[in-house]
Amino acid sequence: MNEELLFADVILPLPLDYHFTYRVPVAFQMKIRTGIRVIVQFGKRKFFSALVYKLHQNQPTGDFEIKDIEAILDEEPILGEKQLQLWEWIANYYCCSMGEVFKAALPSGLKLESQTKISLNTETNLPDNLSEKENLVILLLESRKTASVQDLNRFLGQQSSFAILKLLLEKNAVIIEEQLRESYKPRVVSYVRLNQEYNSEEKLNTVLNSLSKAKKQEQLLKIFLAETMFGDSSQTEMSKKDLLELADATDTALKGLEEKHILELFQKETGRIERLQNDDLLIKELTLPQQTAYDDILKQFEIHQTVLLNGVTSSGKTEIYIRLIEEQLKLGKQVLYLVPEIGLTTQIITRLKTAFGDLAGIYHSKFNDAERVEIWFNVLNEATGKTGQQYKVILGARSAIFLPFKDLGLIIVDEEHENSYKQMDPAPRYNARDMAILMGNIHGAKVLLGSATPSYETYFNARSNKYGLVNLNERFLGIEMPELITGNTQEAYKRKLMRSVFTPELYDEITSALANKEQVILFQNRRGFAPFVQCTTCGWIPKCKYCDVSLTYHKNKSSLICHYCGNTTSMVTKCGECGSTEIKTRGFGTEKIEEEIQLLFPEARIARMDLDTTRAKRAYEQLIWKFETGKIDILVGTQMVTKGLDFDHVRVVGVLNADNLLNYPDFRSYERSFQLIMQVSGRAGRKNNRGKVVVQTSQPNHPVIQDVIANDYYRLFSRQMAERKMFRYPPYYRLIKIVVKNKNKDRLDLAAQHLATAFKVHFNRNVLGPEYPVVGRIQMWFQKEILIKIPRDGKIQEAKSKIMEIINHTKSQPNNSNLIVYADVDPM
DNA sequence: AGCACGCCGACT
DNA sequence: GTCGGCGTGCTC
Repeated sequence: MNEELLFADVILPLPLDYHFTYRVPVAFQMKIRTGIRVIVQFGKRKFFSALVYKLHQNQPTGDFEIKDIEAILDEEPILGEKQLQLWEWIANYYCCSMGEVFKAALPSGLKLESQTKISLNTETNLPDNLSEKENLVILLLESRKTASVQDLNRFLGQQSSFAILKLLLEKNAVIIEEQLRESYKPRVVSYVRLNQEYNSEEKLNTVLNSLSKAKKQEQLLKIFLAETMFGDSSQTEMSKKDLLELADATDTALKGLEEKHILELFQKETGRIERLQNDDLLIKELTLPQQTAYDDILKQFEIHQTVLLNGVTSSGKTEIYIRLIEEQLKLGKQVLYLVPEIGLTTQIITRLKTAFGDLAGIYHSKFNDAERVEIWFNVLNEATGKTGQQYKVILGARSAIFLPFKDLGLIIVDEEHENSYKQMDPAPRYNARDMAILMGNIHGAKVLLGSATPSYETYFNARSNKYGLVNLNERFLGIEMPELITGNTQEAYKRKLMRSVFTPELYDEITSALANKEQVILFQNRRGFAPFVQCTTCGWIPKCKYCDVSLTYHKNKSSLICHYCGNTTSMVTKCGECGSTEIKTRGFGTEKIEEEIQLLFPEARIARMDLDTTRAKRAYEQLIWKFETGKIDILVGTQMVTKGLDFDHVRVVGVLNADNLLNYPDFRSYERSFQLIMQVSGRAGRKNNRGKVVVQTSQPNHPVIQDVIANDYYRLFSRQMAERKMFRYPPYYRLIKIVVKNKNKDRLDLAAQHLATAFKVHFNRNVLGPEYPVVGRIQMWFQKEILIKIPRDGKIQEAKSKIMEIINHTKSQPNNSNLIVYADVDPM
């Protein structure tokens, strides 16, 4: 091999479809590997950390200068072959660049872009052979600890300081560090273990006898032994802190034992993520229905890679997952446990930690970066076989699919129907549930999808035997399914029976629940006080300046807020058209309901759970805790109250307005309405008292409402399937949504029309639109959508290339440079 | 995505 | 006369 000639194709964190090739300087040729990060110059002045994608010796041809790789950031690859395989697949399937996947996949601490932090190397003395400029840099760093490349550029008054930086690096005077690794110091904890020499009972007895004079030491050792090998746990070590606490001993006693070489102290790295003790790991016994389902799942896994566990709410799916995870851990495999963003509640985390202790890690986009990088390396090192405490089970939201797993045995996707598995914006617009199934293929792992109300795509696949199907229809501890009734709002209005926003049916249920000291959950899919306000004289409605939506009235802030861009103005007192002061609120949101209940039930303790009340850091947990411990009688909330909370004392659930769910203009609106109402209903029901759900609607005879009342998932499913087949929607067809945005309405209209016309040449009647979405303008950007239905005939790749070709062609047209066009594959 | 380059209007 | 607006093209 000619050592002089080595090139690296790298992935840059940019939405560019092409590869960029850099020369690998001889000095780096031994170190460079696929999957490590390097620093490269891109364009005239920008530096990026890029990922080495492919190494080869083919000199690129073309009229451009091939730049050198500037620096190498990692000694070991930060991900494996399987991750790159996933990235390629995502870029291809979801029509985006590898760079965009790169951006989404790595925690921000691992992608520095030009944010590289430079600081003085404090571990060595300053070399004395520094040039003037180098000394200047040192001076700067001494005065401010860290600087970025841009800081250096500014300070030295030159375009690129990289050459100087390189020299300083070679002289060991500075460290460029991902800010993070530098600031990240592993937490160490002192542990105690028995000296190897005393590994037999006989020897231990001798030792214990010899300690008869040192009472404290004897006591300490006895406790240690009871907690480890002689206790029922198989541990051989325990933390110093725990031991001293348990034995009520001091450092001196332990030191004595250490000096006699009976016990040994050692340091152990530990995660900084909060965790429970390993002492009482708890795997609960499965109930009979759970056990049957568990056995069934194992049986199905023999023939299917993917299995759907269709289990009603409160059937204890989590316990089944835990057993399956345990099984995988015994085989030495890794497990990924995906939950929807909002489902990552303390309840699940605690349960997993009680079952698996330190083996379980949590990965979540809202964790701070140090924690995310810590988990990343933890999973990675486990894969490369380094020592240290390792997570075998990762509980995470959708981005956890990107972690550098090497040997996954099982992927669980809980609440698989949740749309937060789909990333909407920015690219890659991937669905983590679907990617989990793909990962199952890559890793040879089993995939378990769990839901009480599966998405129709999944259920269709299960019915058609593509996935295994396991049903679990019994609720935990024999709790009955709640009884569902409707409250007819239209009739109640007519007969003047409405009590504020409550039908007599719901009002009576709340009254009786409160009388019996039972809890109530009220669900309304709108936050704020009123979705809009209106002038009673001329009908004027205040709208957002930047978006095409009415402004929502928030009473306790006394303001009008746009729920799309957040723009806030104070509440109007005078009509903007006619000057009248007769402004009325219209419709109702959670805030208004909260106020109305307080008036109707002044004794009740009421709380509201929506985006506005859970913004503070631990507000969500606190609300849940207050509700669980009975400090709240009535909880009013949006979607949030429908997710994964297992409350024990809820007797009544009220859906305040099912109409606005049903009337949403989307082919999935019935499926969603059913799911949503079923999810909230699942919150109702306690051990000895059957729960009750009141669904308020103006159309109680609506077929979907009837299916909800009958709790007939399948009836609605099969009717919807017939419709979807007829109108060529998923799961029979694939959808690709083309979104076009521009600040200029006329240009947008023109471009969207052009696009649609071009698409129609290839896909003719399978092209819908262009049309304005529900909100046609957000933050001054007008947008239109085109929907393309693609038959499932295996020619999807061809169709996508055609679509991307048309998009790229349209973008390259004159005057279209600031047009945004993207494809959303499998939109939700 | 950024960012430099280049070509036309209202300003110290 | 120039500053700065956006529209266009390029990045190994």
